[in-house]
Amino acid sequence: MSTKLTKMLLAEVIVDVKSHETDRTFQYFIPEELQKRVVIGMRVLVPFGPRRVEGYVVSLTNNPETPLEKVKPILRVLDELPPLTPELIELSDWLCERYICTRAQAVQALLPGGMRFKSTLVIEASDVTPAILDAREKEVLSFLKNKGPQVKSQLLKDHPSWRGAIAKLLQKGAITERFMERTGVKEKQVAYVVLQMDRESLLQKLDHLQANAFKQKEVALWLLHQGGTVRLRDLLAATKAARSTIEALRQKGILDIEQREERRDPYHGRYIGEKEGKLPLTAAQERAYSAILSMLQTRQAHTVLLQGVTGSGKTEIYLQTIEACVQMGRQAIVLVPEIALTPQMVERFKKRFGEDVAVLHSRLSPGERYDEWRRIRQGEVSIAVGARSAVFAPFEKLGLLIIDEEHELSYKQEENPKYHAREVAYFRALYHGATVVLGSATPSMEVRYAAAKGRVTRILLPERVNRKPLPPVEIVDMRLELKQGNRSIFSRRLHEAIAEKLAHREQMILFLNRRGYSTFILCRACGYVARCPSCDVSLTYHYLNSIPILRCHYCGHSEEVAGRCPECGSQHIRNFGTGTQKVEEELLRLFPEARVIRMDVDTTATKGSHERLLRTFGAREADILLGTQMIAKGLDFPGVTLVGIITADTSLNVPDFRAAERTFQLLTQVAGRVGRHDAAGEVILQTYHPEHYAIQCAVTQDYERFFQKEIEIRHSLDHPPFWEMTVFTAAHESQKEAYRLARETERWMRRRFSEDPEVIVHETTAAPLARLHGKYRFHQVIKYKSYKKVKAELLAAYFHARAKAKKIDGVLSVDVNAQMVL
DNA sequence: AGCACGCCGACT
DNA sequence: GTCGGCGTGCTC
Repeated sequence: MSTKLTKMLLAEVIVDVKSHETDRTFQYFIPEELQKRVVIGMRVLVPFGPRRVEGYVVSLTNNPETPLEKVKPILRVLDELPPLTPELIELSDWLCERYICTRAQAVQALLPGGMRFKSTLVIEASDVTPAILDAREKEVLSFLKNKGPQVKSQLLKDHPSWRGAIAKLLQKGAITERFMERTGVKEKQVAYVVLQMDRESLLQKLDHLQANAFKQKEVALWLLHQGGTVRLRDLLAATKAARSTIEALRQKGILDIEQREERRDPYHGRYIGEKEGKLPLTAAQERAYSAILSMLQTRQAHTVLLQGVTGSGKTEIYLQTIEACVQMGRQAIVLVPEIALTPQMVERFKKRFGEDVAVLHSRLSPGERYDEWRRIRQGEVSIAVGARSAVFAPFEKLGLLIIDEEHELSYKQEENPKYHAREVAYFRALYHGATVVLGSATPSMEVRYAAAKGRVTRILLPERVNRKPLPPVEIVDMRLELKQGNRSIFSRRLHEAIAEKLAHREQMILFLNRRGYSTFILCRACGYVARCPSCDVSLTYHYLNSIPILRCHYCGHSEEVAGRCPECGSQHIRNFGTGTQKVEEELLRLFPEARVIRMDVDTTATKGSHERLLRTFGAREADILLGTQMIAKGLDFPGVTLVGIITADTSLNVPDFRAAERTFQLLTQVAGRVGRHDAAGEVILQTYHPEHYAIQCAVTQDYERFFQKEIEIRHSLDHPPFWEMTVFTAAHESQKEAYRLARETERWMRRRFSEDPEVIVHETTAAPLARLHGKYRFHQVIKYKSYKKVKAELLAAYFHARAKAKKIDGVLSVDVNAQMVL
């Protein structure tokens, strides 16, 4: 029947196989019974070669481009509601084009982690035992009979010699194959106890129970009292009933047990009923609010830079514009750096919007994250607050995308797809006609420059809501301290200030952007420095449960500390440089009465420890909060009157062109932790480079001066934002091979662009992290004015070099619009 | 990416 | 001869 053929619909499916060879759509039949459920954006299970894989339907067609005998049917539909909206499918295409990754990788980035469906082939012995089996076949068969079903690919990996025997046993029917399917996270099912009769008939029935069935009566009456439906778990806890009691009641038809779907709520209904109203706006806030509102109303894509110092009330503007957005029937996404997504922050949104907010961050379990995501997808909420990946929240009527602390580097993903959340936000804003609000006290060079060029509307919030001036920042030249004989970590000025605050029972924050005890250990006799055997970095001295060890901050390698130099045997081996552990030790030595909380990756590794430490400090159960950059953001403690910056130079000495920008931002942020309330505050900044413009501008809190100075340097050095930068990284166990791989991309790009004034092809150089995880690394940097112009060649160079890398067991990666070059 | 197939050297 | 190592090619 020709009508059937012309009517036949095929699904174009992206398969979840992250290889460039399979990075296209494959066509599948849609079986009759699935016709209604296979829609665009649906996740499906499809046969793929000898395997079964997850796939994503990106379009439907009745134009078969594949010989029909090759086309296989879709096996299963994996969701009720298609997880991908048409917009997200377009976005996935854009992600691969923009960041050079596979479509499978792009789609995976859009979906909440952990929902992946896996299907593995397992083999097991059947009940057929053929008469004739050779020795090998007998061995395999008895293995399977003893050990039960086995994953086929794993079994072949462990026993490659069994391949032939397994094939023969399958032929003879002595073993069978089947696919074992493993769903990722699922809807949480909770057992409920439901009363099956009304009050009258229950009481009647209970009268007729055996006289000794006390417990059954008690349970039934309790259930009645609770309204007839209760979680099984709660019932068991409240009545202390045994499962057998419940079962007896069920047998009698008095109650029944039902599985009901339940949402995991990471905040357990906290903050409900604690609704908080709008705060009054200052004149500056009001201006910002109405400017954003009028952009929202145009339903055209706009970008706003909301630039205001800490305490200038950006969050309140976010909250009120979100409210206006939601009232328009549209939805809002708020991105916050992972590190700043503290309970304080979440509380503010939950209290204002209650149940209308979904929160997405890395500390949620996969199940919680999936449920929060589904609340968004099913339209149950209008607001999503989260870290970077929340930019993909599957809203269908987006009005507002807010990126707080816009300058943070964590908005760039380091793995494929190496997207920047700001760029994704622009894409989505264009699609929906939405407004992007970028908030920062210290905007990134890119965004501030875009504002200067008129591509972004800049709105200034010039002063703090409480009109408190920014705290005075005092600079201490540590070179002078040394000259005058003070070799301590603390300058005399900072020492005095700490003592004074302790005496007045005031709190303080001490900042040092380096964890561990000391930076490196050095033999003063021969110059030996302990280095990581697989990374080209020196090992950091740590105390782990008061035992000294050396640790690599990049790969986690650790080793014992030698009492003598392993090179020359000298005992003059000492540690140099200062980390948070050493500062803590010094503090306790100099101020034995001080209560110190240290916060860094080492003390906040366990779940909940972050919050616990902050709560302790907030409750004034400690005097000093000492920490790395994780204490620089978002924290607001009214009792803090001193911020001490132990060394302002750590981030300045990083070999990256953003070092000055990072330093300025970090110092400005840390300084902003003080004096936000009634008590006057002060900031003491210790440095060996008091004359550096990043430090000078941070001291005077002069963003504009910093921007002018830095933009000049960026211009003269051909750095972003004047040029966009893409970095190829080649890694190989052999230094020579790593270099040669990186040279491949250089040669490729040179051949095409050596004459082009709008493209700079840099020479291949050793990466600042020249060795990592046992592999040598080389960078090759391309700079260009327009991505469109180089896109095709970047891709070609990447494929070319990657093919070579694959042959020699090397790794070649590409980072489009790279933010960091390490 | 996986997985199967097929070609070749090294053994019983 | 057969085993098992790896290169090659395909997946709707």
